[in-house]
Amino acid sequence: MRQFIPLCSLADSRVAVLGANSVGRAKWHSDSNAISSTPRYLQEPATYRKTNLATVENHLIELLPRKDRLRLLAICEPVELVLAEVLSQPGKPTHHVYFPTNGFISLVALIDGHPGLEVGMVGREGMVGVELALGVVTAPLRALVQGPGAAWRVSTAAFRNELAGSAALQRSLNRYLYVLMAQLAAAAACQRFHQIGPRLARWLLMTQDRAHADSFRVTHEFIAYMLGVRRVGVTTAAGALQRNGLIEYHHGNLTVLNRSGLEAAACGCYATDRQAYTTLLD
Amino acid sequence: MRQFIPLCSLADSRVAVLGANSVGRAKWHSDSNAISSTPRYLQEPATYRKTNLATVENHLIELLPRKDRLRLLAICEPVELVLAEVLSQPGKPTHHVYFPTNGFISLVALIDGHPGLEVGMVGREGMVGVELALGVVTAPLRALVQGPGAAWRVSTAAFRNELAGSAALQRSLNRYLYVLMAQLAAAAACQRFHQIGPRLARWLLMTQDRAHADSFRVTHEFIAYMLGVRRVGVTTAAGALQRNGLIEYHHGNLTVLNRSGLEAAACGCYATDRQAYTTLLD
DNA sequence: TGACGTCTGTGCGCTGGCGAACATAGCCTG
DNA sequence: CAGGCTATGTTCGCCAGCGCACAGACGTCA
Repeated sequence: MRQFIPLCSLADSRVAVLGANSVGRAKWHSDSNAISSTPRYLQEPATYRKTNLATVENHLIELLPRKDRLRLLAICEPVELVLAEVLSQPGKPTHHVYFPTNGFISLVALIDGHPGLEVGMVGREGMVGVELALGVVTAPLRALVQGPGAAWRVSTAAFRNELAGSAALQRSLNRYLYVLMAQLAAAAACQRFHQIGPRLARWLLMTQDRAHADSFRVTHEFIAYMLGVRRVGVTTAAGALQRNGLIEYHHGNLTVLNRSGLEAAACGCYATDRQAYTTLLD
Repeated sequence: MRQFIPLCSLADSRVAVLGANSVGRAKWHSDSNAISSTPRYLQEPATYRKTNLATVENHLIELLPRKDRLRLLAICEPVELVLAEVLSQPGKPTHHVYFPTNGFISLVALIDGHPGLEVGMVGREGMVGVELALGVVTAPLRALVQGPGAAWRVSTAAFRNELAGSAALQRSLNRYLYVLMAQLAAAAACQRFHQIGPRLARWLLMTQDRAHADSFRVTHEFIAYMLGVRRVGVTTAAGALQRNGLIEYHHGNLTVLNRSGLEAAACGCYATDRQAYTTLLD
């Protein structure tokens, strides 16, 4: 439960601010060798083609014209994304926006007293806090660090200021907003029509994409929270995937063994989602 | 099934263009006295306070400063919204945007071969085709006329042109986009955690709000399609509401008898949604 | 090494919603 | 007014996922 408890209690929302040279490596769980064993740059050409700007490593920033990019980076500070950290809460003001570089984040919808449901994922291809691009400073969703790593952080004031002066940034965020909206709508439908097995496979693929590794730390309990199902349901489905040799896991450490097999097991939403990102975010 | 079939076949996407004086009254099903028996303006002060601009009757337009509003209206043409008409299809280019005045529209997410799931509703408070505000000309969802009536229509080219020149319009649409995103996220969670009964009650309230009437034409079959459940499930849930004296229906004609009772029966998502509209769209 | 906490596996009985099928009743049209 | 279509009501078997509970396996730390 170490991972799980902080997700529900909105406790420690601390962010470790690092020197620029320490960006890109999480300390949390660094005792485990799970993270970033095999970077998948080559396997995912569409997504990682542009990583020549190695110091930036966030697609939204990379795609900006040089001038705008440098101006934005000038107001960015590198921060560590700590596992289970909560970057935003629905209804609360947005204090910072985040452009993940290595870590990734789950967007969770909360209603009533219900446990929550993941409706989107943000990795290197996106950002947390896009609502500022719509002129709204209230976060609509809970943003939860699911993969530890690093991000560029900008204060709300500085970001709004920069946004006002950069048409390229506006265009970029607008595209991203569109993709995010499509993802939200798809989440609802996927949720409704697809069973746990395919949804689990999809989730694992999405996570793998954003973790840039075949292995990552995650428990059945946590996945259940994200998918909005019982832990037991995940155990059953994951067991089936493991028996088929698609994945392997031990005590919160999960490895994807057969990616294409997993893609076959996943619901079509994975491909759709992927498609949306590649076509719209160049 | 008269209502239902055209929803699935993407057939007749015709739009009747009317003279300005015929705006505001649907011909379809005008044989029935179901529509607009008791306008609810007084019961919903928050939503209809601003209806002094009776010729406009779309909140997004009404809230624009006079100059921008007139410029936008100059490129609008009045059209009739015909029941079951499909205004947009996912993946297809957006040819027009619509600002409903009397009618209203369901936004439906489609995946795989599945029947579809309503993820949002657009009435007088919103518009169809907001994706243009994000610089994207591809519709993300199916937009389906659910309540016949009228709307202002603008061609994509003219609208983009106007948008580029009107900061007020941009601001307005951005706000609306935010609300829509919140609605999409909520749809996913509601879908997951709430049972048919409360969801049905919520849906009826949302429909009633946008129909501006206590009675409207709708079948169990259609509701089932919107909620993503079986028709039988709706029949059961609706039967319960009817036995409790909250609603009444005969052959596709449904009447809300006890609105506050229905609000009590609905899931909290209704209130949340409503809240979002009133706080963000002034 | 032992004890404790975490993670995973397995077993109940239960139920909300599914799929299919059929029955009735109102409306519309010829 | 008869026939056909549409809308609603009801039933039956079925199953995915639920809630609960408990047991074993692994890791960590004193």
